[in-house]
Amino acid sequence: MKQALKTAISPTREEDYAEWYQQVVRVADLAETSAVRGCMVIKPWGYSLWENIQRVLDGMFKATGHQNAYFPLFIPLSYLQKEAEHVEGFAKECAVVTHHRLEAGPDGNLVPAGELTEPLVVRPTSETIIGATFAKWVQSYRDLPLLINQWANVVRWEMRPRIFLRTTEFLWQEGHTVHASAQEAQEETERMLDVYADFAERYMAIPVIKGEKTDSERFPGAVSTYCIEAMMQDRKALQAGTSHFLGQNFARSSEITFSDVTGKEAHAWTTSWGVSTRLIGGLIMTHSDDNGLILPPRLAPRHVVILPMLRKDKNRAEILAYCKRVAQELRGLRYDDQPLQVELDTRDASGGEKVWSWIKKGVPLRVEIGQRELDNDALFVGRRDQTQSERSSQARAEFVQTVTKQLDEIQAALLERARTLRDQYTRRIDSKDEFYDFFTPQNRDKPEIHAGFALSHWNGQPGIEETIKNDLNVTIRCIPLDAPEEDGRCIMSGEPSRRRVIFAKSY
RNA sequence: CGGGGCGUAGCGCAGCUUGGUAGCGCACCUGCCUUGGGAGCAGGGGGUCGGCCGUUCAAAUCGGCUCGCCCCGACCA
Repeated sequence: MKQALKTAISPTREEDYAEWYQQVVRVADLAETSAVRGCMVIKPWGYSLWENIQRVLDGMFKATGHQNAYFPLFIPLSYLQKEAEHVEGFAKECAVVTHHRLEAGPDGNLVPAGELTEPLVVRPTSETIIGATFAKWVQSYRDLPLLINQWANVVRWEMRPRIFLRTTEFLWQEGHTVHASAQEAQEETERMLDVYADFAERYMAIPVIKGEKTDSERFPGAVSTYCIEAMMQDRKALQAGTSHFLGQNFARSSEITFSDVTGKEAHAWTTSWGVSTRLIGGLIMTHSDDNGLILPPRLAPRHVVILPMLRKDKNRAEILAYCKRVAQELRGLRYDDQPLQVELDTRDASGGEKVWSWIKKGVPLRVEIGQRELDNDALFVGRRDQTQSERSSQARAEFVQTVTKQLDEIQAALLERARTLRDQYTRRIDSKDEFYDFFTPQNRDKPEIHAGFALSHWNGQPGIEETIKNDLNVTIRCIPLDAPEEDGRCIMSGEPSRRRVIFAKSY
């Protein structure tokens, strides 16, 4: 008999966090790398997770008055150039289309031909082309606010891809809105940040900190950038979503103007905001353990998997019939306003093999059904947020009655667990020595699990940020919005400060 | 794009130092037997050893170039 593995994933998080992450992606069947550098294939299990994220967010966008539309993949080069800061920020990572045809070359291989008069940039983000379109749509204050979202793919030619976290092509949504006043645009920016934070906590079970970015981390072309920041299990920060107040910058470069109530022509105020497939990376790194993925029930493609434990010589048919009956009963239920998703795993594999495959894929509830359950009209239930030894027998009727409550409990437990971890590794630090000590790796040769978040005072000077980044590879993740003002002194300069900011290593 | 590491079957690896034409475990296929913590037995399929060029009678093995992946940076969602 094969020896039982200690953990399904090897190496463990502690042993090699980066490798563990890739293993989870692979064994959970979420995605794989492709023939194209930096681009991933999202497999059905991973894509259905994305579909659930889309469904929920899309509902939240609609509920806040937004409509979906779709804009071109290609952006004329001249559009991108219109906003100086914007082009500077993205120029280094643009894929550029220069030809529109292939012809056989002298050696028979195809070569690009038909050079374009103006190169097209594959969108890294769509502010410029959407701005040009909005300029035509907006004439009067009566056309405002204009609240649009698009689900799309974008391309950013990153130097260091990491599956889900930083791929060359990624899927996202980008909201783009136009308003008649700065205040309205500012309110929209904050509203959508709230939507993201709400989604992260209530659906992804990821506790996040809402904050504003410093100048050095601001979106190119924005007046101000807001973000939600989460702590991963290696205690690095992950920016999970951003919302930008663009002021009149893009309205000026795209000439989005309107006649106000008095008939006066004015530039509009715009916002943009987005989350991407990076969220899936964040989900993995927040909840998963050394046995694989753990999915929050509200986003899980399957809520319950039923695993028949069959013996050849005994009541196979009866056990299977019982399994089907349970599946049918469960499928009649609803969870979180959606049909409860139930999988009956009838694969011809051993019980252990089936159980572990679903553990690795992160399904919240596993129901094992064999002769004992059939005899007692019961189910043997395992929760993915608990260990295998914590499984328990439950009466069938009781399980059916309480399954949604059990899913809610798992959802809440995951959020609580993540919040506890984050709080445990968040420290208020008031001296430079302690700060440097905090962020200096314990094991210089292999720094994998990091220190966490430091809440410290900062004098607002970019020079200090840069020094800290150069010394420790630590940056200001955000200036928290909810933090109370307090008197303190910058840990580096000793100058007075009114507010703590979050320092951390980040993805 | 800089520094380091690694490319041998789907996954994980050995073989390379000392050249002789490829192996192991898991996975996969068939049969039997099994299925409640990742089963067993028997048989079987699958690799131009990342690619190109060179050295050689002969290259997974030696040399050069190149591509890709991973880690640490810089850049970034």
